[in-house]
Amino acid sequence: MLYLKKYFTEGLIQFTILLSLIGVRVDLDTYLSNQLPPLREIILGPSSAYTQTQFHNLRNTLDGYGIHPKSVDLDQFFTTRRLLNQVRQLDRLSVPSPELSTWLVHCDPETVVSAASQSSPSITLDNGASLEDVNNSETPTMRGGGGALESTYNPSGEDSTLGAVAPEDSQEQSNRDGNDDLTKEDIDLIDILWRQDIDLGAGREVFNYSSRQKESEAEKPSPEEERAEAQERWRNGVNLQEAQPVDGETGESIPEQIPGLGSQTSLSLQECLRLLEATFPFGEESPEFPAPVVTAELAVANEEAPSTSRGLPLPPPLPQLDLEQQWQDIMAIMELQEMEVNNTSENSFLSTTSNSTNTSGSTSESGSVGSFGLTRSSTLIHQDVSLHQASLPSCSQDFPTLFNPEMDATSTPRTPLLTMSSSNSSNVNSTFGATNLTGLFLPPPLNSTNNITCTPVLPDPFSTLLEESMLDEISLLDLAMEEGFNQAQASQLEDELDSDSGLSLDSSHSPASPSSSETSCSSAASSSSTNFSEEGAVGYSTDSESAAVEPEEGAVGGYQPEFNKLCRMSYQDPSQFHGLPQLDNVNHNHTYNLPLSSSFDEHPELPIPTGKKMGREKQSKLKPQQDFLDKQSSRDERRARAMKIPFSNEKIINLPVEEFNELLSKHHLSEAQLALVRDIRRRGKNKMAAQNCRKRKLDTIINLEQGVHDLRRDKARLLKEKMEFIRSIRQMKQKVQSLYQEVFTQLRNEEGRPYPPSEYSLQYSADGSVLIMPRTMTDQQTRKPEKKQKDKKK
DNA sequence: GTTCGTTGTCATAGT
DNA sequence: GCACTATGACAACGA
Repeated sequence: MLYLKKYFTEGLIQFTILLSLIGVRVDLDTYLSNQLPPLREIILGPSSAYTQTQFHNLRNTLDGYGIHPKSVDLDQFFTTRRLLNQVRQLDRLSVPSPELSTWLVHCDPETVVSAASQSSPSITLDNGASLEDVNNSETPTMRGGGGALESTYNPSGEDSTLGAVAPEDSQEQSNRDGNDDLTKEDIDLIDILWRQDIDLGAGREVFNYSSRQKESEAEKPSPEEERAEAQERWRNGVNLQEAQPVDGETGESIPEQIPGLGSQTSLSLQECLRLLEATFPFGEESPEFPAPVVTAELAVANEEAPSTSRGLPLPPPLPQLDLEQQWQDIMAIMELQEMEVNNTSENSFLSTTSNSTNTSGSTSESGSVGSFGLTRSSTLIHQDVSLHQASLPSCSQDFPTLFNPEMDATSTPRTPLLTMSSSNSSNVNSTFGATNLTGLFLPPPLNSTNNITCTPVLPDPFSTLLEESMLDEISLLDLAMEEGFNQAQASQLEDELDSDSGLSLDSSHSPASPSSSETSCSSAASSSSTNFSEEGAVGYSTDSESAAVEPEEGAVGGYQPEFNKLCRMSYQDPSQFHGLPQLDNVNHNHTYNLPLSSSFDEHPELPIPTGKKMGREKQSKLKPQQDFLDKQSSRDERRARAMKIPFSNEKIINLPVEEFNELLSKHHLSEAQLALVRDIRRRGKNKMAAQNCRKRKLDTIINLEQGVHDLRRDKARLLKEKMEFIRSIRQMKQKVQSLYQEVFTQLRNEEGRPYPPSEYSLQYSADGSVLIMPRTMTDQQTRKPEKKQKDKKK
């Protein structure tokens, strides 16, 4: 299989290069990425979408957040995941530019553009013309080139299954652009390639893009009918033998449609490369071609994928997957923190992508995908995006320029991301595999300015804590630098900062509980479904049987356990609780909330069927059910059931007093039953009260923590302002001193000589005038106040 | 078996 | 005085 893959890969590439060189227009890259995912997979390896481990990893990292499947946070969650995929796509830098240029080497018989003029757009693209230029260009060649760039650079259309929707619009557009010019030979050639794909064992089930293909077919007019028929044949897998002669050994179809190409296909790839390099001098240090990247990636291709590419600039799959894996790990770590920032980052992100994409106004993914080949070499738009996202946890330490917005704005057009990809891709395994990438993104603790620039994008609570700590550290450092603050004072201040609060912020989050959400949600649920919430109670229907009360009576048990769970999950404010692992175990849902079989609770007055009416089998079946009911019921429920109380506990607890008394008067109950009913009501109300009390207690604690946190931030801010003032005062003193020296040196006595500084000095009078006085007089003047002060002290 | 968090319950004070 | 709420304390329960 490996041999077949190698054979097919090289053959396909040679075939395409030769077709391009002889003038047959085959935008194979579009097929490679859009029409034929299997081809791309055969060449580049299985995509992450079809890789089980990737899938599980994705599920683990993303779903590990614990979002309930019914939670309304899913919208935000999927938005996050889509944005994450956008960011992840930015790391796929390993597609080399020579490959792009290779697909562009063809003569367009329709546009009648010279080879130079054809290559120039690609060069311009590769060189990184502004995105606006590219976007505004509407020439077919340019659009086709853009499609080639998109599809070639992005070997992972699998992201569409990972949540990031592939830029189908732009791709289809590019496909149409590329396919409209296809001749019958080209179509047959593609058909051959498809059959080869099938023959090579790529199962049709892994393709599964027929729907997209059908869509594209539906959009395409009749000229594509023939190719559609070929595709249909390919899908149905029939008439393969009839359509093409098959190699007896390998089962591959023999492309007889292109006579004379059989000998050319034996042309070595090195020769093709040489030919391409003669056309486009990659190796030269030209501003138009990113030579270091090309060489690096070629080296990578030679080192790590010799069997498949042999110097052809195919991206090495394994490092890429590693890099992607690392990205996913990082993103998993960032996941919680990112949920909050999404609202802001998404806007900026989408705005940037919408500005930077030409054909993907609706799909932001295509922006990050499609224009990446442009971004990598020129603009920083997507780099900003990646920086914005990637710098969420912190700034990079090992790559200070990589995720540094300041450096980002002032760095050279060669993006650091690309530099990382090119220069480190050769040893990407050793670099990213052995080390924890998360450490790369953790900031150095005292990396003052850069960290400050990064902190605004950090989400709470991490950002605030980090900001605060950095403020403290900065303040202490500045303190130590300032005059009047020695190291001891700085340490003293540090102690103050550390000990000013009896509460530890880190530990103070632990008692946080969504009980408020619990109560509020249950309140909402009850108020929407019950008449009793108007009573003033929170409507927290207490017991499990609340899930099944008489519907005609208002369904006191609007507090359904499932809804309760949903409420809990959805109400959790990520900005407040996310990123706090201490809260993971807060959402306990104990058994009193579990659902109960509604048959009895809806009609508790119905007597439990006795053994006389039921067979032994039914009894044996019912017994575990009753045991289960008993286990799930509260004690009061069991008591009420035992005492045959003819109404539900919810009514007992939540009915207003008047209605409750009326209910009691309707039913003639014994004293024991009345006592039990009143106890149930008392306990139920007390239970709600206890829950409310605990909720308030937690809210109070949280508010206090927040207050402490705010106070500490204010203190740090004030301290920082103080040191800034001290610094400015010192600077003013220095200025005054320098001015003093300047003025003093320019003063001359009657003889035209300068005053000796040891004997004279300048004195400032109260009216603003400056006098030069002998130091003896000034000393006497200064001694007099001292004496006066001493006298006052005495 | 112990620890810890959650929940229910009781007693009591306050409204 | 009654109904209700608030809260501390305790026990049961489950992870």
